[in-house]
Amino acid sequence: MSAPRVRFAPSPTGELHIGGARTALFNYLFARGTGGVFVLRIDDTDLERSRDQYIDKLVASMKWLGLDWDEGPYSQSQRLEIYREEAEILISGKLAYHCFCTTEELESGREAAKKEGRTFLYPGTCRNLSPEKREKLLAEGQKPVVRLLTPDNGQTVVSDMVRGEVSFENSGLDDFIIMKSNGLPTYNFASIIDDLKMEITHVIRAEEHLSNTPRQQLCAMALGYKLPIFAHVPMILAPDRSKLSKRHGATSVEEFKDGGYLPEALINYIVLLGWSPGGEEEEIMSMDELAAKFSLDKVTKTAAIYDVTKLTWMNGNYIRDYPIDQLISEALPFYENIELVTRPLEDNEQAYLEKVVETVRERAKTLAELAQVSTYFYRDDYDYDQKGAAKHFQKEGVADLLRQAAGSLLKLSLFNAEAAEEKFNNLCEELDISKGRLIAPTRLALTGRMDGPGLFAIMEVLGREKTAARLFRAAEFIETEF
RNA sequence: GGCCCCUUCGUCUAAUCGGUUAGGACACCAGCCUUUCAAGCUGGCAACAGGGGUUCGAAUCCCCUAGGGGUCACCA
Repeated sequence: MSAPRVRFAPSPTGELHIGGARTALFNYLFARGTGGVFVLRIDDTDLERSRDQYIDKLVASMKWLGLDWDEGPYSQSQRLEIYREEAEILISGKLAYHCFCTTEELESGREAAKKEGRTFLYPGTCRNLSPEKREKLLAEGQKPVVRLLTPDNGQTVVSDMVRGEVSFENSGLDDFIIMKSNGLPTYNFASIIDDLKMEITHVIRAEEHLSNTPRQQLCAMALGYKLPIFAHVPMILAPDRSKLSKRHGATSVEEFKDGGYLPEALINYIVLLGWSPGGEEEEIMSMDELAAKFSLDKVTKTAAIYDVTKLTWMNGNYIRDYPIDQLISEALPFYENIELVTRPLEDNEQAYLEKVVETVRERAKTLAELAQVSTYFYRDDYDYDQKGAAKHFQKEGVADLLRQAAGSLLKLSLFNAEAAEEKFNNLCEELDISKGRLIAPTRLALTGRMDGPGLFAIMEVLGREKTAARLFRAAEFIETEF
């Protein structure tokens, strides 16, 4: 058997959202896992709605996610001749025909049907137009559409890897349009023609296309092609079970990127929507592991509701384990955003950022949060947490205690976390107070907060001078403003 | 409305061809660890949409009902 060929064929009418990304991912994994070829195709036959800017964004999002394709991107708008040729073959074989019915005529037919409570199906008005009549209308300059001649009875059975055999009554299918009057193919026609011409072996796409598949299959059969294997994967729904849209918050890949999510985390999260490695298998998986494990027979039939909570947990996981250099380069824009750093970074700034990131990474779930919790490493203008101050700055002799701590830290010849901690331990022993008594107000003085990384790790990053200065400043604050 | 698909904890899901105390993950709660917060570890809460069949035995097979989704355009 020759290598599988799959494709991802979005239309450039909006940003890549997680549903599309998941479909692309499944195709990608299937190709990588089977030694197949992954084709990217832009289904842009709708000139009205297609925008080049979306193609750029789509390509950028795919690359960011790590979904590299082997062929393409092909654009349907550059393949128009192919669809016209195929349509001609159908027409000359009497398997398709020109239809001159106007939009108005069809519309009134639809309304009449609606009144009677039935569905409108194109009645085949132009099926048996005489050649003379047809030539006459053409000579008058009328622009016809091309309709596929479909069987009136029997059924069309779609064989689907996810759903099994799905059968459709042909009586419910009318002679649908394959070429519009402007000479452009309709989606159903262009899509299947391309799948056929590009020798796509497996059409893996969202379930919303299942109902259209019999139409596409009919086109393929009329032209005598061998059908690809279909696999309609479940859709991804918003938390309220409706189709994903803007009002559901972030749904596009770009928005997740801007929100501080890592591509590996997004990939890992969406792959679990509609597929699972099964049983009690580990859920954190790299792209390579996914490619090795992925298979279409483990794809679920049920639509999944997307919920950002688990994605966020997973992102935190990746932030913790990411290679530091990569984490920094991904995080840098977020540090810039809240004006903690300015690019390009000097070597010492880079080194400092690395230390900062190492000490805070364990408690951030997004890159935005990572930058946020790094603030006090870059700025002195923070306020003291009110509750914390009330609790720890109010105790008797705190100001002196902080000064004393600062003084002894300044005496250290080697200033690092270990040495600072030892110093604090000694000081507490000398003064006969509990460690917490000293540590709590010190933390507040150094960061303004009551949570955060280990205190001595913070000191080491801040350095001796800054640590001492902040302790003195807090002592001053307690005596004067508090 | 016609047609098509789907229905297991709040969410994502597992349960080889019918036999499980219906498993895991996130979230939540509790405990442990700890200088705080996280992380980590341990434990807990929590589901087979409903109703009929078939069967010794059904989450699993069949039918009906309900609910959700998709699709029926000269959109993709």
